[in-house]
Amino acid sequence: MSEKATIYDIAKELNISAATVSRALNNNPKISESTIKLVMDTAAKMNYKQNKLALALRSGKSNSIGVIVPRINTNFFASIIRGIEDELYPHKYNVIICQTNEDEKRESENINMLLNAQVDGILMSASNVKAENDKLIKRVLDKKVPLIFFDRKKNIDGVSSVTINDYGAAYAATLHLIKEGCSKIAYLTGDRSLEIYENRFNGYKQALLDNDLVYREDYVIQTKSSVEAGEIAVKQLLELKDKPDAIFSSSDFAALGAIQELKVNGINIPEDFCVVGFGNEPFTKFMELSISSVDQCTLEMGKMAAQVLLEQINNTESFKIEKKVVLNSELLIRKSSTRVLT
Amino acid sequence: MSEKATIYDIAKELNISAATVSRALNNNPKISESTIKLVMDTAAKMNYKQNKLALALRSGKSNSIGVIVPRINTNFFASIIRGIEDELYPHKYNVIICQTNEDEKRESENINMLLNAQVDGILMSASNVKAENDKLIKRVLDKKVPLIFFDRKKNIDGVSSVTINDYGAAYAATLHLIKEGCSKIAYLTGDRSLEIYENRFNGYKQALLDNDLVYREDYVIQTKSSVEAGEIAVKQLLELKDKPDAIFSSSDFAALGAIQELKVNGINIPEDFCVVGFGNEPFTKFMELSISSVDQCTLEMGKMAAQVLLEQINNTESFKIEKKVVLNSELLIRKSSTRVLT
DNA sequence: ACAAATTAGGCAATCGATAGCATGAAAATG
DNA sequence: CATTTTCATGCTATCGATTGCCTAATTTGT
Repeated sequence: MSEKATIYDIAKELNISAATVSRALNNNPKISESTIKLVMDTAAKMNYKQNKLALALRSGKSNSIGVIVPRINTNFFASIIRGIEDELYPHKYNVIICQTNEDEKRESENINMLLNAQVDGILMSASNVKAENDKLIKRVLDKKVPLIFFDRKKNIDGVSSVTINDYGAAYAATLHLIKEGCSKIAYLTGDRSLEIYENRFNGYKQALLDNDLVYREDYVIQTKSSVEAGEIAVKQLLELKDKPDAIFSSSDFAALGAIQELKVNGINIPEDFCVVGFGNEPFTKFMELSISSVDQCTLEMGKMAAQVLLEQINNTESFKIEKKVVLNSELLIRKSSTRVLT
Repeated sequence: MSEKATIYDIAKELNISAATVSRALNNNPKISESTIKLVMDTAAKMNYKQNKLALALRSGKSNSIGVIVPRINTNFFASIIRGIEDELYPHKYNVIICQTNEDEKRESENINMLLNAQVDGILMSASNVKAENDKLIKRVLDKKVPLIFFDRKKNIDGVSSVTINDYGAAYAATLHLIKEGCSKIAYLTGDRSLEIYENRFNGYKQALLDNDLVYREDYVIQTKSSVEAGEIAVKQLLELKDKPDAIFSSSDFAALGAIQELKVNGINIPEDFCVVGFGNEPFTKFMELSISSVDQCTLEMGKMAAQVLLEQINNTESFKIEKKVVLNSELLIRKSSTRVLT
């Protein structure tokens, strides 16, 4: 009784053909009202559920979308995925999640897995910029499987992407620090071979130059996105002869580590030293000394990426669309960079 | 060239039958070495990728697992999903994520969607305990689709689950507060119709009783899991004639709100008041006044849930296995509840 | 050298749903 | 009343991979 019922079971039950059952279930006008009702009722009674796999095989559309991210257990990616899911759910798409752990090999495995699963599209945040997987990505495009990058994009011809305006956000954050009276602003950066970090760096640098401040290479430190990395960076900065009076960090975690290390050294924040992070991680708001940060509008990014993907999937024109969406991120000014006016 | 190649394309290319191609690709011993090599090479050359959909339809195994959670953009669920993915990845299973937003209706839609997608199993954290979806869940079991609950389980006969020992953890947390010298311990609880919260409540109460402390109903406040809810709860508690000297909160967020409100009222933590949370959210560690909390071993829970599911999927015996796995959670003692010994 | 046994591979059905074409019967038309 | 339409279904192929059963060719045994 309880095993899965198929249209053949219904057909047998009613002594009609499976084709008729199929048409009836799809409200095909060629089928009489009475038969449709009969089939519908019987289907309900037998607890029939359409087998999407069969449908997918026949139609060539699996109705599922693959999402590739470095990891899902960070607020950043989890929120983006949330946005993606929210956007795709009404369109009846399933979301298949894959993690790469920043591993190029795993990334390619994931891509292949998704292709094998016949996904209708792929959303991905690249693990790194080495060109190793570019050939594979080209193959994806060859197979006409729509692919959209978000956040960590690669510049590949014909591939759409959704990012935030990293340059502008970094410029705004730096400018904010300058306006608060900081003139020796250090910058903690991620791997600049990734476009997003390069853009942020450029925004930071340009803001300095536009305000007649010196750009100093020894104020720029590459760190991982971790609390420890932030601590180490500060130690290094405090060893300089000419110590900075502010830090703009491209990672909230590094910003937090920096703040902790600054406190250890008896430096008062924000009076003597200002800090701005990037990412608007939940904890930046919760800290007693709340941390200024750039919001990356993750939900929005996820939704937008999904929208662009859907557009591409539904695009029947012969020409391909290439969209580079850049979202406006917002600088959230909190205690760590707000000097009390005297 | 670039469109997907099938075994028929390979067969045509080599003037052999598709069956032979299939067997060759699967290293079937009935096929000669030379043919196998020929087929393999041609497949590689033509960039052949097995169509998992066709395979799934034929075999009745989709090789994908559905995961249903209230939402994914919280550390708790994101980490569990991470654990699930880590465990399933080596077994070549895809993970399909669904969110319910705590909505019963959406939950049932998700279950149906997953059944239609022919998932090989479902992992879920129930949205609430109302019995509305129980009938649906029974249907899932009828269809022989393995289902495992994690964290927010429902007690349904024959259904396995993975949880932490909420009772023991709450008992330990309360005991810890008692040992720190607190005697008037308030408790912030979630909806007690959910088993996990009921268990925690019982652990809390029993720890009081075992240590000759009075259990007072006005010390137990039901809150949502949010910072604001914690603030409100503290306001309420401070209005009592006999004010508490500690709070055990079943939510880290509420614990944070509580701490903030206590500070507003000039109460020193941990000297005059101790606080312990639940969940080990990242921010509890990062705060300057770090918050003691119960770790819910989320990664472990996800992995274990996946393992139990795999066992069930691979169980060919006629009898069904019912496993109730209870993981040991750990109380992490931090500043918010550590009194300096004098 | 002939029967038996092995080898290597082909044929066709199957998984479940759909859709083009065909068909029998009823209804409409002249 | 004969004929053309229309209507409601049925038949069958298809999507791609797998597999039970069958067969032609080669090898082994005696």
